[in-house]
Amino acid sequence: MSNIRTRFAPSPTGLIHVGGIRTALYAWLVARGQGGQFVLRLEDTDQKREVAGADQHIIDSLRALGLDYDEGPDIGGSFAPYRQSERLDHYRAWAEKLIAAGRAYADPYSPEEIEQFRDAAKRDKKPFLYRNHRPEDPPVWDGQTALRFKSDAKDYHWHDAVMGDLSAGAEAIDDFILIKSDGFPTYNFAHIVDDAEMQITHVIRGQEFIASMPNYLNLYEALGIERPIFATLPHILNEQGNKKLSKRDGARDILDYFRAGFLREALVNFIASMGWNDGTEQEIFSVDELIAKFSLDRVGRSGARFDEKRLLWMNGQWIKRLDLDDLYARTLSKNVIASAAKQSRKSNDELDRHVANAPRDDKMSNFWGENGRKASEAEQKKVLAIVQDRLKTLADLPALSEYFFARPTPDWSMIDEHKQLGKLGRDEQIDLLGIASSVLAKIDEADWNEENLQSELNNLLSATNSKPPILFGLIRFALTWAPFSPGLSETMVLLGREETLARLLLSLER
RNA sequence: GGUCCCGUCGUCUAGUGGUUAGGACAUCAGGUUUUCAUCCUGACAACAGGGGUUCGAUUCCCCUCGGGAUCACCA
Repeated sequence: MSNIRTRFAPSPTGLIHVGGIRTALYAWLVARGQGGQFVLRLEDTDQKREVAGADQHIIDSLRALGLDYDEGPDIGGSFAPYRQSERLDHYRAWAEKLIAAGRAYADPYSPEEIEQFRDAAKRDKKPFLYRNHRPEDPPVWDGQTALRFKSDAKDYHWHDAVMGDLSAGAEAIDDFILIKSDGFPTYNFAHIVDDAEMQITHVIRGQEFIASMPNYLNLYEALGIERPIFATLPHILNEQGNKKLSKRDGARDILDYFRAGFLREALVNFIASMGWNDGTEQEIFSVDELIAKFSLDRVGRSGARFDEKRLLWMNGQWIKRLDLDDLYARTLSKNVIASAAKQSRKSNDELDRHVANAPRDDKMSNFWGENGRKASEAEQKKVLAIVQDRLKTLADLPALSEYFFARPTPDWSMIDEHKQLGKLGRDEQIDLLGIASSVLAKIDEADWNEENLQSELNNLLSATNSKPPILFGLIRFALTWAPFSPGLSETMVLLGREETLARLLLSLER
């Protein structure tokens, strides 16, 4: 097979969300899976909609997810530039060819006139087609007005790697604008020129473009460009499932998920599996497995909803799978750009500068809590090792670890509101804790290990004639005052004899 | 409205002209005589509807219904 080249071509008009990310991910997987190249191209042809910083945001998001590209606006490449606003001469040259061939003409109408045509068509309940008003003898195009494509309306049948065989009638074809009066090309024109010049083999994009396909096919022919392989992805719907995820309805910034303690592996796994699976019952895929197994023909044709609960589960799965040192490294920085830069295959000066200049906010710089972050690496790792299985996101870390680093403030409402402990009278609670306290105090420092503690706790159970949920629940609260925590004896060992006993005594002073 | 796409548990999905329609998330119930969380086991739960074709349709065809996209000098 010839060299595979895919691209991600967003417009820098705001936040990039999961829908866009999935498109990028699939394109990246196709390229990586077949030893091809993945290209980032910025489609910044609409000056009015451009948002400052959006291009950097796109770059940061791709880096954070590890979707490295071989060519792009910040790293260059054989087909540079990769910003459409810097390629106006290319579009101009192709436009001249079309004019010379009689396939493009200057639009002689004012916007008001076109609006009138449109209204008239609406009144007659007929679809509006600009080509019905095509001027007999258009003026010579001077670059000051819009340039329109002179279409050749006809039926089309084509194949889509995801959607299968598609077709549309001639009424889907019209004389669309190639170059706007401001001199910038439209997407419709620019992307075809760029894909051809950049030798893109697979055009992977969202469903919103499917209706324009006949126009594109028509233009490929007029331009004499061979069409690439098309792959049209269904949309990712919002949680209600009633419309496509869009920037307007609060779709989250993908980088927010990193800030919220989600792992790159989980995000990639989850996003890939919305619309794709390998036909087996496997749910958890590493990035390498995805690269090896992904194929466009197993992408589904119906839209998927974004189910955050499933993502949360998947993130917990990935946290469990990480080895301790790796997980530890990730708890240290919320600066996802920095950590992404470390793992990306190419170095990137612009990115490195960006990271170096990023503001440092100590409170936000890692996932540890106020006290945990002051602890030594050795202490942090010990704690991390025993809470690892309980983390759903890295952001859960403080709730699960702070009580190891500083004595928690007793919060008796946790016990009072507990469905079983709450039923106990206050005296009974204190009695039990008192007995536990005195029994445990008899254990020597030398015998303060998990095994001993476990058997002592078991003895305590029969001595007090109480049930595990009652006795151990009470002790657990007295030691941690946290909604959940690791096993009791583990916790007691890590806390140490002295601190454990001190906290128990403290709890007796209710 | 025109054009186009889609339609399996609540959600993500597998699947076939003959299956007990499978898995996962979520939910619920048990269990791991150490709690909570994890984990394990189990339960609940789907082929949108109607016509065909066929010995037999969830699967193939048509219609209806439902959902979505698009009809810009936005991408």
